[in-house]
Amino acid sequence: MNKILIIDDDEELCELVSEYLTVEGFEVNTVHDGETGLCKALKNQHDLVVLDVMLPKKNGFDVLRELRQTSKLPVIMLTARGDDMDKIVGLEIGADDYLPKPFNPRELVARLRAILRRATQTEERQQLASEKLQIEDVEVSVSGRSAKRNNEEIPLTAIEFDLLVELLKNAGNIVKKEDLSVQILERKLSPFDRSLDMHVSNLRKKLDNDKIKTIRSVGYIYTVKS
Amino acid sequence: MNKILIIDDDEELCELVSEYLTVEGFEVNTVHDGETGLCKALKNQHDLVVLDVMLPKKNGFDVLRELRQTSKLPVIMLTARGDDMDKIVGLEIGADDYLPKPFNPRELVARLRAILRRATQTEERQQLASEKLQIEDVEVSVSGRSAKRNNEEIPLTAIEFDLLVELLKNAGNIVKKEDLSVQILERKLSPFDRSLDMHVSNLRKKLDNDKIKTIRSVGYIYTVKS
DNA sequence: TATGAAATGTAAAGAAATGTAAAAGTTGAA
DNA sequence: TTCAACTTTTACATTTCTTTACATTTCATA
Repeated sequence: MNKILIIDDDEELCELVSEYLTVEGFEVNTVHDGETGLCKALKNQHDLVVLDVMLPKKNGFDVLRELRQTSKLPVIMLTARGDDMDKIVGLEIGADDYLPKPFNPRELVARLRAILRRATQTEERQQLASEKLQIEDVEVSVSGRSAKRNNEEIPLTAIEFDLLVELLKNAGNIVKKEDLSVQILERKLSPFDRSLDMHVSNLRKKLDNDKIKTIRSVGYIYTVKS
Repeated sequence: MNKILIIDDDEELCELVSEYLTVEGFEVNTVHDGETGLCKALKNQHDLVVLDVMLPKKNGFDVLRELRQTSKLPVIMLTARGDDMDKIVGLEIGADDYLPKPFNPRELVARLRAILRRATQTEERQQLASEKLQIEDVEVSVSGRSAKRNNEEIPLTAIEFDLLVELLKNAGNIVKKEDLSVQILERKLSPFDRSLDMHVSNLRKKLDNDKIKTIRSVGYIYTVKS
């Protein structure tokens, strides 16, 4: 079942479309401003985003631009007719399709299916979280949400687990604090938010190997023997 | 070309999947009971095994357990939906992924590719010579973010480490201060910014060999015996 | 060769980021 | 509700980075 994220401040329209898409066999989430929309999209739990251009807090273009910095998630943009639509779909912005408002929900479904089909065909689904991660003596089952070191279970909290997975996925590479904050805590990193630091601290204590190193003012890295 | 071994007693399904995978560019063998499956797998002539749980002669769990005693060959398990799948992938059993039946062959391909990609990546990681820099008695692991001299760990700060890597990568060649500033401190070098000088100074002290020479008004060079 | 401006070396002070114990706030289950 | 587990915030110690200040070196030029 495909999961669609709708970002549009018109709640009535969201409701309507949401209902239609649900009947058509999609799973739908809606949010009503750009900022939370971006956060949700970055969580990578949806297959496609329907994104309105006019939005409170952060407009559709900004959302798309920031999303595209790290993600290839398919996006359909909703625009008022007459906007210079050429540029919207243009490569420089990176939307996969657009739909002028007002639109027929049937057309939305058609375009949606087309894009999803294309996406699976081109196998952009390769981001599929593969189930098991193993780096040296640490082993993680993603769906089992369990982690072991030297075959011994390490009890982790939900956040610690997500954090470990994110670090292991990028083992040997630096992961930015900003990205971790968005992906794991689901909020933008603000200057005096020390929560992430605490989780790293606690995770380090539990892992009790010396693998997570700090890159000051950038982020963390799960180091691997070379 | 990747070789896949399918162990499943449903011959019709095997045929179907086999055909699909062949089209997708895999080479496929199928067997229909656990015992011969295990034998084939142990011969180490495949890159990945697709293993059904329900099997005649020897069930999937047993096959996997015995296989794991000597082999790390990647395995995807096929299970009836609703089985406690957590445990199936569970670390104690050692499958790399699972797929509930009935499944979409496209998803099988996606997961298969994901696992194979991971497998090659870890292989590559172990072969990547560029991950390790060695100049005479100084040895650096980039992914491990650690540096040794005469096999003894040198504790470096993040910036000192980056600096050393940059110098070693260009050992025997001059590295400009401007470039170092941009690459390591992520800012343009301004006339009275002495930060870089300090880091060089500190790094020299820690390395305690006389390798980093100054090229006045240009930059630095990590010297090597000729 | 002597001179002085410019560049470098580095100790030490100051600023910023991080580590972490402990307090405070949240959440979910019984 | 109450409790326990978890998350976030607070507060302070520590580490790392930058700036300052001054000594030293380099090198073009007189």
